[in-house]
Amino acid sequence: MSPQGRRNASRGKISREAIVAAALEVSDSSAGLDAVTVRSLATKLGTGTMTLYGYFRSKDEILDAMADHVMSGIELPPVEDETPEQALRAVAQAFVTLMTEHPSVSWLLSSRVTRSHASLKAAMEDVLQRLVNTGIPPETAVRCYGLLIQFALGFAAYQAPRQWGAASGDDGAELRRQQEHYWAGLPATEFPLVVALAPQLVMLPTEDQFDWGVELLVQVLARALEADAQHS
Amino acid sequence: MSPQGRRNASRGKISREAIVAAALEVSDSSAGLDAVTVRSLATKLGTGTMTLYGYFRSKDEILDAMADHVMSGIELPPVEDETPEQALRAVAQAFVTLMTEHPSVSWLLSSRVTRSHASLKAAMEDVLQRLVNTGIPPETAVRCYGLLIQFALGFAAYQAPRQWGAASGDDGAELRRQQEHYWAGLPATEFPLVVALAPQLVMLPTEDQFDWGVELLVQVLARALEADAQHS
DNA sequence: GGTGTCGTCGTACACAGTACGGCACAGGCT
DNA sequence: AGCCTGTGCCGTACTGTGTACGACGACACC
Repeated sequence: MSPQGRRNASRGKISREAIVAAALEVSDSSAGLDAVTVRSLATKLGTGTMTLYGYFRSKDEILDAMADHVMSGIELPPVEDETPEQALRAVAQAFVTLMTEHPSVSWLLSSRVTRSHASLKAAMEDVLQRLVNTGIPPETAVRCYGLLIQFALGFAAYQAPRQWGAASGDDGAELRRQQEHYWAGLPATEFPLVVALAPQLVMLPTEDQFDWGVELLVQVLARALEADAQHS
Repeated sequence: MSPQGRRNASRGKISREAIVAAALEVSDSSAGLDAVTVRSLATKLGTGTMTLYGYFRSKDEILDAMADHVMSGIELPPVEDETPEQALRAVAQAFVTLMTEHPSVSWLLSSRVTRSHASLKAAMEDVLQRLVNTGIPPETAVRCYGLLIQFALGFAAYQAPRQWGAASGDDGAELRRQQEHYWAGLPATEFPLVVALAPQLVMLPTEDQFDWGVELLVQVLARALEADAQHS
């Protein structure tokens, strides 16, 4: 029988959930995803290494479970009578919140196709439903869904690495300062724009920029929807 | 002295460029980035493992060099008298071309801040120049630059994993078919939208979808630019 | 010929994921 | 009671990774 079928915790305090929680705790710390090691998880849980393989078939399955857990945690506050714009904004915000809360996990989200029913329902079905409920035609809703996920993914991918390596609490400010200094110090004859725009460039992976992009997307999607509505 | 300072190729046929080329060749094959191993590169080049450390301080430096090489290869066909829309389109296309040509390397591009002058010039300075040349205000050009890079990054991140694991030449079509089948087979009561929209969902990470997104972005950026122009 | 210096690489070590098999202990049987 | 079998636990060990150390050989110069 598959490992999942075992009665969980006959007497032990460890479980699938505990393992995933430990893994998320490690990866969300400054150490990052690389620190998620079968051995490190085992010691963190106070068990032997191979014990974990009683709950997961491989480390990859643990990573899958992490992605699933994070995905399932997506939160869309329920409302009624939303306009398409409001729904799009809410969905975009939900995605990016997800990814900034677990920065290192965003790699996983993109590289793993969602498999569990829980995360599938939360991250696809419910989100699509939310969009369709506002009157967006289903086919268009799918496109919007893809666009927003892609946008959030890109944001996470662009932002996350610039946070790593900074002491926690830094919020990446120190790293940004160093980066700005580096850019500003380039030869101005060869890099006139980079030198001049260094302050703006380092601000790219911030939430302000993200909001700016979301607003743009929402506007343009809304406009596309109106255009579609004319045709039908 | 640093390894880079050595006269390259006193008599050996191997060089920094050869190593990077081999690494790209491996990672672009179906094996993916995981197959880029110090040992695999060494055997591919017909040398000993440690020879590579005469050219790079660490494997990480090799990955940096790969990212730099790919970034430097960005191609923006020179034109004059472009409209902002045309420039934005060209830049977006250039970015995504880059990432689809080296799908697995797109991970690297996001996680590594550009360091070499060559890639900095090609991927930042020149791109920004291109945008500014069309009359876009520099600060806005930076925002557009970030948005486009982020968008391309998200596209690559969303598309790439769905190509891995497929035999080369498949172009991911077989994988897509399987995914569609899986989605379509879900319980329709719980996943009505996913089941109904399975065909559209699997088409999300395609270039058509990307073009759709680019057009949307370009239009809205252009409109935002016009609005800005009114104010000044 | 001696004596660097420099590119090459064989060996070895720490750490990764994980296969194998033994351990302890539960519960149901006789 | 005594046993037996299933089931979680995990010590050990194997393969594969990145890389430090130091030996080896080829050339340049005195």
